[in-house]
Amino acid sequence: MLINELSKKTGLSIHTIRYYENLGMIKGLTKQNVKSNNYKHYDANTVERLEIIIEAREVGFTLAEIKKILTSWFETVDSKPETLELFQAKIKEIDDKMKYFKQTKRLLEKVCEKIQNVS
Amino acid sequence: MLINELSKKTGLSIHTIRYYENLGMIKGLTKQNVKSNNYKHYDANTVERLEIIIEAREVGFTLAEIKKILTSWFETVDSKPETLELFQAKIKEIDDKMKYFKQTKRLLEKVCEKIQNVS
DNA sequence: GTAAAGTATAGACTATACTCTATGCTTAAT
DNA sequence: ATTAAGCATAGAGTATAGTCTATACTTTAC
Repeated sequence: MLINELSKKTGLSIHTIRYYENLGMIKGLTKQNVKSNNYKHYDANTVERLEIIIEAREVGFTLAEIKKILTSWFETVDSKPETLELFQAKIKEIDDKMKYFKQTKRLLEKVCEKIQNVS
Repeated sequence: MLINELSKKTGLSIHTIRYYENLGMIKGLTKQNVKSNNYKHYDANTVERLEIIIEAREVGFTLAEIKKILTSWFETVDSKPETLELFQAKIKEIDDKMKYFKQTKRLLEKVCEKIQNVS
Protein backbone atom coordinates (compact mmCIF):
# COMPACT_ATOMS: atom_id res chain seq x y z
CA MET A 1 0.00 0.00 0.00
CA LEU A 2 1.05 3.59 -0.53
CA ILE A 3 1.33 6.23 2.15
CA ASN A 4 -2.20 7.54 1.73
CA GLU A 5 -3.72 4.14 2.48
CA LEU A 6 -1.33 3.63 5.38
CA SER A 7 -2.40 6.99 6.77
CA LYS A 8 -6.08 6.04 6.59
CA LYS A 9 -5.45 2.63 8.11
CA THR A 10 -3.54 3.95 11.12
CA GLY A 11 -5.12 7.34 11.61
CA LEU A 12 -1.71 8.99 11.53
CA SER A 13 -1.14 11.92 9.19
CA ILE A 14 1.07 11.45 6.15
CA HIS A 15 3.46 14.00 7.65
CA THR A 16 3.73 12.06 10.87
CA ILE A 17 4.33 8.78 9.05
CA ARG A 18 7.12 10.36 7.03
CA TYR A 19 8.54 11.80 10.23
CA TYR A 20 8.62 8.32 11.78
CA GLU A 21 10.19 6.93 8.62
CA ASN A 22 12.92 9.58 8.76
CA LEU A 23 13.61 8.51 12.33
CA GLY A 24 14.05 4.95 11.05
CA MET A 25 11.06 3.56 12.94
CA ILE A 26 9.39 2.19 9.81
CA LYS A 27 10.64 1.55 6.29
CA GLY A 28 8.79 1.67 2.97
CA LEU A 29 10.23 -0.02 -0.09
CA THR A 30 10.32 1.31 -3.64
CA LYS A 31 9.62 -1.36 -6.23
CA GLN A 32 12.75 -2.04 -8.25
CA ASN A 33 10.86 -3.00 -11.41
CA VAL A 34 9.15 0.39 -11.52
CA LYS A 35 11.74 2.91 -12.65
CA SER A 36 9.52 5.92 -13.35
CA ASN A 37 8.87 6.82 -9.71
CA ASN A 38 10.16 6.20 -6.25
CA TYR A 39 6.85 5.73 -4.49
CA LYS A 40 7.25 3.80 -1.28
CA HIS A 41 5.18 0.74 -0.54
CA TYR A 42 4.26 -0.29 2.98
CA ASP A 43 3.20 -3.71 4.22
CA ALA A 44 1.32 -5.26 7.14
CA ASN A 45 4.43 -5.15 9.29
CA THR A 46 4.52 -1.37 8.93
CA VAL A 47 0.92 -1.19 10.15
CA GLU A 48 1.84 -3.36 13.12
CA ARG A 49 4.85 -1.19 13.91
CA LEU A 50 2.77 1.98 13.74
CA GLU A 51 0.18 0.46 16.06
CA ILE A 52 2.90 -0.30 18.56
CA ILE A 53 4.19 3.26 18.20
CA ILE A 54 0.72 4.65 18.89
CA GLU A 55 0.28 2.48 21.98
CA ALA A 56 3.71 3.15 23.39
CA ARG A 57 3.64 6.89 22.88
CA GLU A 58 0.34 7.01 24.78
CA VAL A 59 2.21 5.37 27.61
CA GLY A 60 4.66 8.26 27.51
CA PHE A 61 7.66 6.55 25.98
CA THR A 62 9.80 8.76 23.78
CA LEU A 63 10.16 7.92 20.11
CA ALA A 64 13.79 6.97 20.75
CA GLU A 65 12.67 4.45 23.36
CA ILE A 66 9.95 3.10 21.11
CA LYS A 67 12.48 2.64 18.33
CA LYS A 68 14.50 0.37 20.62
CA ILE A 69 11.41 -1.63 21.51
CA LEU A 70 10.62 -2.12 17.81
CA THR A 71 14.16 -3.21 17.05
CA SER A 72 14.16 -5.78 19.84
CA TRP A 73 10.75 -7.01 18.84
CA PHE A 74 11.07 -7.27 15.08
CA GLU A 75 14.74 -7.30 14.25
CA THR A 76 17.46 -9.59 15.49
CA VAL A 77 17.46 -9.64 19.25
CA ASP A 78 20.35 -7.91 20.83
CA SER A 79 20.99 -10.09 23.84
CA LYS A 80 23.18 -7.65 25.73
CA PRO A 81 22.28 -7.69 29.43
CA GLU A 82 21.90 -3.89 29.33
CA THR A 83 19.08 -4.24 26.84
CA LEU A 84 17.24 -6.69 29.06
CA GLU A 85 17.76 -4.40 32.02
CA LEU A 86 16.49 -1.45 30.01
CA PHE A 87 13.21 -3.16 29.23
CA GLN A 88 12.81 -4.49 32.75
CA ALA A 89 13.25 -0.92 33.96
CA LYS A 90 10.59 0.21 31.48
CA ILE A 91 8.17 -2.40 32.81
CA LYS A 92 8.77 -1.06 36.29
CA GLU A 93 8.15 2.46 34.98
CA ILE A 94 4.78 1.35 33.66
CA ASP A 95 3.87 -0.12 37.03
CA ASP A 96 4.87 3.11 38.75
CA LYS A 97 2.81 5.14 36.34
CA MET A 98 -0.21 2.98 37.00
CA LYS A 99 -0.07 4.23 40.58
CA TYR A 100 -0.15 7.84 39.39
CA PHE A 101 -3.03 6.95 37.10
CA LYS A 102 -5.13 5.60 39.91
CA GLN A 103 -4.41 8.62 42.10
CA THR A 104 -5.19 11.09 39.36
CA LYS A 105 -8.35 9.24 38.43
CA ARG A 106 -9.50 9.33 42.04
CA LEU A 107 -8.79 13.07 42.22
CA LEU A 108 -10.75 13.70 39.02
CA GLU A 109 -13.66 11.67 40.34
CA LYS A 110 -13.67 13.74 43.52
CA VAL A 111 -13.58 16.94 41.44
CA CYS A 112 -16.61 15.69 39.51
CA GLU A 113 -18.49 14.93 42.72
CA LYS A 114 -17.68 18.38 44.03
CA ILE A 115 -18.99 20.03 40.88
CA GLN A 116 -22.18 17.96 40.98
CA ASN A 117 -22.83 18.79 44.62
CA VAL A 118 -22.59 22.51 43.94
CA SER A 119 -24.85 22.61 40.94
CA MET B 1 9.11 28.12 53.30
CA LEU B 2 11.29 29.63 50.59
CA ILE B 3 11.79 28.22 47.13
CA ASN B 4 14.89 26.20 48.03
CA GLU B 5 13.04 24.25 50.69
CA LEU B 6 10.07 23.78 48.39
CA SER B 7 12.40 22.42 45.74
CA LYS B 8 13.90 19.89 48.16
CA LYS B 9 10.48 18.87 49.45
CA THR B 10 9.03 18.20 45.99
CA GLY B 11 12.10 17.14 44.05
CA LEU B 12 11.35 19.75 41.40
CA SER B 13 14.11 22.15 40.37
CA ILE B 14 13.85 25.78 41.38
CA HIS B 15 13.64 26.66 37.69
CA THR B 16 10.71 24.34 37.15
CA ILE B 17 8.89 25.66 40.20
CA ARG B 18 9.28 29.23 38.93
CA TYR B 19 8.10 28.09 35.53
CA TYR B 20 4.94 26.67 37.09
CA GLU B 21 4.47 29.82 39.11
CA ASN B 22 4.72 31.92 35.94
CA LEU B 23 2.01 29.75 34.43
CA GLY B 24 -0.17 30.54 37.46
CA MET B 25 -0.28 26.99 38.74
CA ILE B 26 1.09 27.90 42.16
CA LYS B 27 1.47 31.18 44.00
CA GLY B 28 4.06 32.29 46.54
CA LEU B 29 3.41 35.28 48.79
CA THR B 30 5.84 38.01 49.74
CA LYS B 31 5.51 39.04 53.39
CA GLN B 32 4.17 42.57 53.58
CA ASN B 33 5.93 43.38 56.84
CA VAL B 34 9.32 42.64 55.28
CA LYS B 35 10.15 45.57 53.01
CA SER B 36 13.82 44.82 52.25
CA ASN B 37 13.21 41.93 49.89
CA ASN B 38 10.50 40.31 47.80
CA TYR B 39 11.25 36.70 48.67
CA LYS B 40 8.27 34.50 48.08
CA HIS B 41 6.96 32.18 50.76
CA TYR B 42 5.22 28.93 49.96
CA ASP B 43 2.87 26.93 52.17
CA ALA B 44 1.60 23.36 52.51
CA ASN B 45 -1.02 24.01 49.86
CA THR B 46 1.73 24.74 47.35
CA VAL B 47 3.36 21.41 48.17
CA GLU B 48 0.02 19.67 47.67
CA ARG B 49 -0.50 21.44 44.34
CA LEU B 50 2.96 20.48 43.12
CA GLU B 51 2.35 16.86 44.09
CA ILE B 52 -0.82 16.87 42.04
CA ILE B 53 1.09 18.44 39.13
CA ILE B 54 3.73 15.71 39.32
CA GLU B 55 1.13 12.96 39.36
CA ALA B 56 -0.97 14.38 36.56
CA ARG B 57 1.91 15.14 34.25
CA GLU B 58 3.04 11.51 34.59
CA VAL B 59 -0.41 10.61 33.35
CA GLY B 60 0.25 12.71 30.27
CA PHE B 61 -1.97 15.68 30.99
CA THR B 62 -0.70 19.01 29.69
CA LEU B 63 0.11 21.75 32.14
CA ALA B 64 -2.90 23.69 30.83
CA GLU B 65 -5.15 20.76 31.69
CA ILE B 66 -3.55 20.33 35.09
CA LYS B 67 -4.09 24.01 35.80
CA LYS B 68 -7.82 23.51 35.26
CA ILE B 69 -7.85 20.50 37.56
CA LEU B 70 -6.13 22.54 40.29
CA THR B 71 -8.57 25.41 39.89
CA SER B 72 -11.57 23.12 40.20
CA TRP B 73 -10.06 21.32 43.12
CA PHE B 74 -8.77 24.20 45.23
CA GLU B 75 -10.52 27.34 44.08
CA THR B 76 -14.22 28.07 43.84
CA VAL B 77 -15.88 25.36 41.86
CA ASP B 78 -17.02 26.41 38.46
CA SER B 79 -20.21 24.41 38.12
CA LYS B 80 -20.60 24.85 34.37
CA PRO B 81 -21.73 21.60 32.79
CA GLU B 82 -18.84 21.85 30.30
CA THR B 83 -16.38 21.65 33.16
CA LEU B 84 -18.01 18.52 34.50
CA GLU B 85 -17.99 17.02 31.02
CA LEU B 86 -14.34 17.93 30.58
CA PHE B 87 -13.33 16.03 33.67
CA GLN B 88 -15.55 13.09 32.87
CA ALA B 89 -13.83 12.95 29.49
CA LYS B 90 -10.46 13.02 31.22
CA ILE B 91 -11.46 10.09 33.40
CA LYS B 92 -12.40 8.19 30.28
CA GLU B 93 -9.03 9.12 28.77
CA ILE B 94 -7.28 7.60 31.77
CA ASP B 95 -9.28 4.40 31.37
CA ASP B 96 -8.34 4.26 27.69
CA LYS B 97 -4.70 4.81 28.48
CA MET B 98 -4.76 1.98 31.00
CA LYS B 99 -5.57 -0.31 28.10
CA TYR B 100 -2.51 0.91 26.18
CA PHE B 101 -0.46 0.44 29.31
CA LYS B 102 -1.42 -3.17 29.68
CA GLN B 103 -0.72 -3.87 26.00
CA THR B 104 2.65 -2.16 26.08
CA LYS B 105 3.58 -3.90 29.30
CA ARG B 106 2.72 -7.26 27.76
CA LEU B 107 4.80 -6.45 24.68
CA LEU B 108 7.77 -5.47 26.83
CA GLU B 109 7.44 -8.65 28.84
CA LYS B 110 7.49 -10.68 25.63
CA VAL B 111 10.56 -8.76 24.45
CA CYS B 112 12.28 -9.62 27.73
CA GLU B 113 11.40 -13.29 27.33
CA LYS B 114 12.76 -13.27 23.80
CA ILE B 115 16.04 -11.72 24.93
CA GLN B 116 16.38 -14.26 27.75
CA ASN B 117 15.74 -17.20 25.44
CA VAL B 118 18.45 -16.08 23.04
CA SER B 119 21.15 -15.53 25.60
C1' DG C 1 32.56 43.77 56.51
C1' DT C 2 33.44 40.84 52.89
C1' DA C 3 32.52 36.62 50.43
C1' DA C 4 29.42 33.02 49.47
C1' DA C 5 24.92 31.51 48.98
C1' DG C 6 20.12 32.52 48.17
C1' DT C 7 16.40 34.99 45.75
C1' DA C 8 14.05 37.55 41.78
C1' DT C 9 13.15 38.82 36.91
C1' DA C 10 13.75 38.55 32.16
C1' DG C 11 14.98 36.47 28.38
C1' DA C 12 17.67 33.12 25.62
C1' DC C 13 18.27 28.37 24.58
C1' DT C 14 17.15 23.32 24.14
C1' DA C 15 14.67 18.93 23.23
C1' DT C 16 10.85 16.46 21.61
C1' DA C 17 7.36 15.72 18.50
C1' DC C 18 5.18 17.11 15.32
C1' DT C 19 3.13 20.19 11.32
C1' DC C 20 3.41 22.87 7.33
C1' DT C 21 5.37 24.88 3.04
C1' DA C 22 7.87 24.87 -1.18
C1' DT C 23 9.33 22.55 -5.03
C1' DG C 24 9.19 19.17 -8.40
C1' DC C 25 8.04 14.95 -10.45
C1' DT C 26 4.32 11.14 -11.41
C1' DT C 27 -0.04 9.23 -12.02
C1' DA C 28 -5.04 9.36 -12.66
C1' DA C 29 -9.21 11.42 -14.39
C1' DT C 30 -11.85 13.73 -18.03
C1' DA D 1 -3.68 16.76 -23.48
C1' DT D 2 -4.40 19.15 -19.65
C1' DT D 3 -5.70 19.45 -14.91
C1' DA D 4 -6.01 17.60 -10.41
C1' DA D 5 -4.42 14.57 -7.07
C1' DG D 6 -0.69 11.88 -5.14
C1' DC D 7 4.09 11.21 -3.95
C1' DA D 8 8.99 12.62 -2.53
C1' DT D 9 12.56 15.57 -0.31
C1' DA D 10 14.15 19.32 2.24
C1' DG D 11 13.71 22.60 5.27
C1' DA D 12 11.05 26.04 8.00
C1' DG D 13 7.79 26.78 11.65
C1' DT D 14 5.08 25.62 15.95
C1' DA D 15 3.83 23.94 20.61
C1' DT D 16 5.01 22.19 24.97
C1' DA D 17 7.85 21.85 28.73
C1' DG D 18 11.42 22.76 30.49
C1' DT D 19 16.53 24.50 31.38
C1' DC D 20 20.02 27.87 31.62
C1' DT D 21 22.23 32.49 31.77
C1' DA D 22 22.72 37.22 33.04
C1' DT D 23 21.97 40.71 36.13
C1' DA D 24 21.07 42.54 40.45
C1' DC D 25 19.71 42.72 45.08
C1' DT D 26 19.57 40.34 49.91
C1' DT D 27 20.90 37.47 53.50
C1' DT D 28 24.02 34.48 56.01
C1' DA D 29 28.38 32.85 57.56
C1' DC D 30 33.00 33.64 58.89
